[in-house]
Amino acid sequence: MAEWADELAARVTGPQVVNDSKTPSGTVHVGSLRGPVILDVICRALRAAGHETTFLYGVDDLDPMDAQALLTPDAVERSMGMPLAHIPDQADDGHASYARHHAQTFIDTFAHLGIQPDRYYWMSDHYAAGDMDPYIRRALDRAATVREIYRRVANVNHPEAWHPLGVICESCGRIGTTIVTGWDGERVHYECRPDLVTWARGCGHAGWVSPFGGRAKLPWNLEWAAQWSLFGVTIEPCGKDLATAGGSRDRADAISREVYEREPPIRVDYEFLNVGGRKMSTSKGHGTPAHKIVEIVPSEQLRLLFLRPRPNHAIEFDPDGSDAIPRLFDEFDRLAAASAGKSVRGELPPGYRSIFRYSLLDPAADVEAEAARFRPAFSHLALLVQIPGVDIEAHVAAEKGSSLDVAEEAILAERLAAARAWLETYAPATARMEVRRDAVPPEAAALTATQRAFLAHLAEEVPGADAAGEAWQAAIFAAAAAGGLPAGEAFRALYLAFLGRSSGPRAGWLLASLERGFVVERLRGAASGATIPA
RNA sequence: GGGCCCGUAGCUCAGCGGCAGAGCAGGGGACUUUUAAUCCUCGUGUCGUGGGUUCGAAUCCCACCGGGCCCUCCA
Repeated sequence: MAEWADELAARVTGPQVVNDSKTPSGTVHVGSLRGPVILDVICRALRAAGHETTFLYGVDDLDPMDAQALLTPDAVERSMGMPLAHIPDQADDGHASYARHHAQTFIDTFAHLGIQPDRYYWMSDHYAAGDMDPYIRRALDRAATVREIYRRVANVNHPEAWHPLGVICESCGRIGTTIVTGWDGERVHYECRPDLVTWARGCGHAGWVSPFGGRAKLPWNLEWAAQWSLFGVTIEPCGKDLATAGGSRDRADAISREVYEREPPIRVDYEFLNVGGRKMSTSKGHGTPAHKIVEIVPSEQLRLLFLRPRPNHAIEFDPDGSDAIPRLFDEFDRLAAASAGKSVRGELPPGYRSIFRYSLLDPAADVEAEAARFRPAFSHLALLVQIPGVDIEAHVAAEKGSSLDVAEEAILAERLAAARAWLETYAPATARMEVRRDAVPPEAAALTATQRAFLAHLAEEVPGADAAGEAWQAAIFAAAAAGGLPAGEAFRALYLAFLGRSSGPRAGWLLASLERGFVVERLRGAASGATIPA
């Protein structure tokens, strides 16, 4: 399977306009970032293939507010059903409207992931400027065709009087509660009905009004098709919620062909991200809170997670108590190494170079230089970060063989933060280590007589008060040799005595980080088989 | 009721008409000082089930079973 985005880029000819849009309702969860990443990767692939490409992202800010939970209690009665662009910002942080505030949150999130559309457009602006007027007029003129399309494609029966338009009520300002029942070529007749929808209550006003210049808005399916014509969109991905048979995208395709007489853009349907085999959900106890993943998985690894599988494959991602996150880092590092021309074990995925390149935050990055950077293994950092008193940067530099450059220091800092966050949240118990300070761990009962003798011997031969890790390490090997104990057995004994497990971090440095008195007591306690507090 | 995705090694997945593969985990080994590092080594698994097409099927077609999701108001 060749890389899906490069395949798409090889299939098209001429300049391309890639588009998507989103309602700024206030919810941005990790799963909803797959679409934007796919869009961005398509644009990068098109440009890499030499196509002139425009990346547009729309804010559907004239859509009605329909999520009660996202409003402050006093705003519910007043604002439900109003265009998002007309609702005051709930947070007092200087945005002109609810829509602007929440659009900012996803624009910021996109930027964080290296997604940079050439232009964001606001539908409220285009309606106000009259750009949508020709499309509104045509939709009204062909209302019968639209109703027929709804019947045929979506099995939705609108009454004969229904027209495809939502008027912003002149009396109460709501758009979600109005229905247009007449069109005379210049004005529409509309009613703001109290019971049109369950989630908002119309005021009962009715009248004739011009639908142009921002006073009305097309329903979503028509608006979508109108956007394609207005902007000349050639490629537009869509999530499975819209891509389902008879769903929003099928209706928009039919409307584009039969009402606006334009072939719809190329579809790229994509599946969602499932966490633990379940739909992304922040409210259910099962699964994983979405926003936490963003805090733990840095941008480039998150991009990799989304762009690696073909879009029509659902992504299963279960970071809780698993090694899913360390593996994501490992895979990224492996792709980097391979892209740098280093030999890696095993097979590489087809198009691995593209996968790495498109995972990078900066589209203009020097891929060779990025690939060649030294990246400490995530799981190794997750270990080091748990040992007190370790100079991690020095350790990592030693691993690299030379000091870190500025970019590598930044990578290290990012990974350390990620490792700490991971250990606090998703890491399985086996990844966490803790010195058992209270008492000799019960697991130490498994120590052999030879191992106990080794511990007792070491207690007598501890290095000086200010001994560093190396001195301790030397003492360990000396004590092991003195008792005829293989080094591996000696280390196992220490880990059991201090950590209650058979493996651990470099023992010399671990012991050096603890108080000398405690170490001696513990060595003696474990050697004697005592399990009372040391 | 309609639609989509998945079912291949313990886990995550690649392969999508030509001898079943990788990573991770796991087993074994090496290493008198990086001991959760590094290096070497180990893979027969009803490719979900049953049919069909084919010289040849994990791969294409049909049916079925299992897991998950989406839509059937609006966006």
